Amino acid sequence: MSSEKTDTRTKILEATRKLMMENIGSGVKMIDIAGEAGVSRQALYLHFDSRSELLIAATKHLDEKLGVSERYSVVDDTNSGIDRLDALVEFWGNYLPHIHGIAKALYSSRESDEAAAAAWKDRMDVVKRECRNAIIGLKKDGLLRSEWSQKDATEFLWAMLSFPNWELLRFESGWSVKKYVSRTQVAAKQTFVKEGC
Amino acid sequence: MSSEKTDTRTKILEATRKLMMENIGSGVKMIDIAGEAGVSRQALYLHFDSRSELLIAATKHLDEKLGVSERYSVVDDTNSGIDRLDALVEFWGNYLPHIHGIAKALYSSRESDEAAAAAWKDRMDVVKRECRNAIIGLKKDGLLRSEWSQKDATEFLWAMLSFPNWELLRFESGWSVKKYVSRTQVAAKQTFVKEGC
DNA sequence: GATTTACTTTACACGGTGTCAATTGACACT
DNA sequence: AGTGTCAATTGACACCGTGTAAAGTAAATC
Repeated sequence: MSSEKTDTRTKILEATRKLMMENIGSGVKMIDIAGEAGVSRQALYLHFDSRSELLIAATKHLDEKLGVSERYSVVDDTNSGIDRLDALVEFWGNYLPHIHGIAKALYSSRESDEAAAAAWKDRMDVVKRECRNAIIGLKKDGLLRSEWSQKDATEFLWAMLSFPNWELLRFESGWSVKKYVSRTQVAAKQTFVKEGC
Repeated sequence: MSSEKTDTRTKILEATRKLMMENIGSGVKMIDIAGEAGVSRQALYLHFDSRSELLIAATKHLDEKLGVSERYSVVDDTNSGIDRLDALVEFWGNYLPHIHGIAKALYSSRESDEAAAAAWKDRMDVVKRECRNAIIGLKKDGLLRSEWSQKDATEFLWAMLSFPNWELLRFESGWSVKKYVSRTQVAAKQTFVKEGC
């Protein structure tokens, strides 16, 4: 049982990640991935049933590589609702660039592929849960604005943090990651947090 | 010069609109459109160079049919910045359902097609301009929060009103149009408008 | 030495877009 | 009637990318 984690499957996943990040998800073909991995196109189908299966596997692989759960602890280690909200936005804003390409590919495939749609939904549900936790934190502190129900606030925050929204600000409007984080933090607080007089 | 506006081109555009709205943009093929228009698939290419050309033309055609510019006057007829912001959100929230299918198709094609991307950008620039006007209105009234520059506020508002954002709230979270409008109005005002003590 | 495992090579089916050439039918002009 | 032309039809085909299938090869394992 050697530490041979450079097996073909891993090489394919790495190639997928690399190409997806370089080309920001769009137009990456199976044959390109095979080429990058130094393997035949058919070998891809020995390891993954379909393009979207590969995409999904690559997403998981990337998460593991990045150590998402550890990174996420900064959000869970907060004390107040406001801190949690800030930490969530900061985590998310800094995390998205690392998964941009592969996320975009998954997001696009979603339309035409049920498996991709399900995988995307899974990921987004995780984010939504964290939005809910942040809003619950605010509510516990008595700081959630009276205009917002917990549910509505969760869903609206979730939309604010959505992938297309981030992409729009980041690339159409040319915002830096730092700017995205700080502006979104400000907006989220202004929207959801009660204002002291 | 009879009022024969039921020429083939128009029939094709109408068929496109109908199918796109029914199937919410995805999976509508050229052959389906041809069938719906009662015309051969090849006839489509006599009138439009490509699928995305057809999409773009259908978008314009739909705008004319809906009389967008007239409908929009309600926004321009406002006096205060806040009213303008509210009116913009309301207009947009009620307008999007009418163009949902065709907008989605255009939005999706955007990834792989330059012409579609340009057409989409055109439309979005119009929205952005209106966001800018609303923010300028606020600023003139001295009500734009000091945390926001005019540019940043414009871009963030634009993102709040983006198509994917609307789609997310409307269909993933199941919000009604009315709810989308009222919640977005609230959020936009809380985010951008100075709060009286 | 035989079998198994992982991968390669070649070939092909399928679906959807876009192209091309030959044909038809209706209308207009003289 | 004859000619031209315009709009649309028919049928065939090329191109691309995904996914399938079958036969072959080379190294590892028993």
